[in-house]
Amino acid sequence: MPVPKGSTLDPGRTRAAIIETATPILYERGLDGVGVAELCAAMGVSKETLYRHFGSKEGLIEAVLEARSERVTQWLRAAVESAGEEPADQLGAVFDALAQWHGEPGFRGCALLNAAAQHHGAPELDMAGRHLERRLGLLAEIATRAGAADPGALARQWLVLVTGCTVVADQHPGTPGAARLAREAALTLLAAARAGA
Amino acid sequence: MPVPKGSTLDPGRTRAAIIETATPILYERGLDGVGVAELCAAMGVSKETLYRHFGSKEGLIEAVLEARSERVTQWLRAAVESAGEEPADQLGAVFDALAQWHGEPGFRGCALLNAAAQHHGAPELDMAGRHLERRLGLLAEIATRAGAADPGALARQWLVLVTGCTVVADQHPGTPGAARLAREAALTLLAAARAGA
DNA sequence: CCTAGATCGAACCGATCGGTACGATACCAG
DNA sequence: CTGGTATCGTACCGATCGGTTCGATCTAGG
Repeated sequence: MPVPKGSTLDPGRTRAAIIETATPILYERGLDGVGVAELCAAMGVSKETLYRHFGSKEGLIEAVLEARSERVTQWLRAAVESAGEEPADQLGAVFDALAQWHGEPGFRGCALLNAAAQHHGAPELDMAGRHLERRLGLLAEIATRAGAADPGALARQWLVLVTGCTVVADQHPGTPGAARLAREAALTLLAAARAGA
Repeated sequence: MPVPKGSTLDPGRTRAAIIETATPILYERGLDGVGVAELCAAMGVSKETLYRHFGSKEGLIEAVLEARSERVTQWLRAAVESAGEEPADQLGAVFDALAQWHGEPGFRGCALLNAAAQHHGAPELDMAGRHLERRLGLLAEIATRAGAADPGALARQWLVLVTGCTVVADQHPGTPGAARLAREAALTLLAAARAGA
C-alpha cells in the first residue's frame, strides 16, 4: 500500500497534522537539531508534500511557532478566566499555570524564546516579539482591572517575571520553584502598586 | 611570508586569542550559524591549530562560554563593589549595569542562556546552570547583607528579574526599559522583605 | 470513465558541515 | 647545526544539509 493516507481529502487537514507532529520534535531537538528528511519520516509525509505546503523549512518553522504561540496564549487566557474576578487571583493563576507547565516532563523552556535565541533573524525575532506582546496584553488587562496607577509598567514588570521564571525553571536546577517565587514577587508588586496609588 | 604569527612563543597565548576572536562571532551568528572554516578564516588560524587547542567545535564553544561567564561575572561584581555599602545601592547597581549592557549596539541577550537554548545538551545546559548559580551567589550576598528573612528566596526572585529583563530587552522591542523596570521591582521586593522581617 | 491533483518513495542536486592528513615553513631548545 | 614542535594553506574525507525532480499510485469531481 504505497499511499495509505487520505490524499485529496485534506486541504488544510494535512497541514494541521504536519504542524502538530513537527511541533514537539522541533521543540525537543531544536530548530537546527533535526533535518527535513527526518522530520518527514517522523510524520509519515514525503518531502514534496511538505514543501508544497510550507515552501521551505523556515516556512514550516514559522507555521509551527505561530500555532504554538496561539495555543499557549489561549491556554493562559483560559487559566486566567477560570480564576474568578479578583485581579490578584487572576495573577496568581497565571503563575500557577506556569508552574504546572514547568513541571511537565518534556519542558524545555518557551519554544518561541528558544527559537529567537537560535535563529536571531527577523522572522523568529518578530514572532517572539509578538508572542511577548500577547502575553503583555493579558497582563495589562489584569493590571488595569487592579486599578494600578501605571498598568503598563506593572504589566511589564510581571512580563519580566513570567519570562524570567520560565528561563530559570529551564536552565537553573538550583531554583526548583521558580514560578512559585515569581508568583509571590508579582503579588508583592501588585500590593505595592495598590498601596502607592 | 607563509607563517607571520609567532609560533612556539604562545602556549596559552594563541588559545586566548582564538577565544577572544571567536566569542563575538559565535555570539552574533549563533553556535550553528557559523562553520569551523569561517571561524578559522576570521581569526587567521588554520583548522589544524584550532583542533589541536580545542579538540572539536564543541570544545571551542565550551571554552568560549566559560571565558564569557567568568568575564561577565567579574564585571557585574565590580559594578556591585563600586556601589558602596548599602545593599539597596548595590542591587540598583546590578540593574544599572544590565541596562547599560542592554543598550550596547551588538546586544543579543545572554550568550550563556542563548547557547543553552540552542544546544540543549549536557555541556551548554550545565554551563548555563553554573552561570546562573554564580549570579545567584552575588545576589544572595546582597540579600544577606540586607538582612532579609529568607535571603535565598529573595535572591532567587532577583535572579528571575535579572534573567527576565535580559531576555525581554533582547526580544521585546515594546519594553525598552526592561532593566529599569526590573530595578524598580527588585527594590520593591527588597523593601517588602525588610518590612516583613 | 477519465482527468486533475495530491501524495508517495526514492533518487538526485550542489553546498556545506565537522574533522583529518599532508607537505612546507618557521621557530626554539639543546 | 639539529631535532622537535607549532603553525600554515590546501586538499580531502564521509556525512548531512535543504531543496528539487520523477514516475507510480491513488482519489475526488465532472
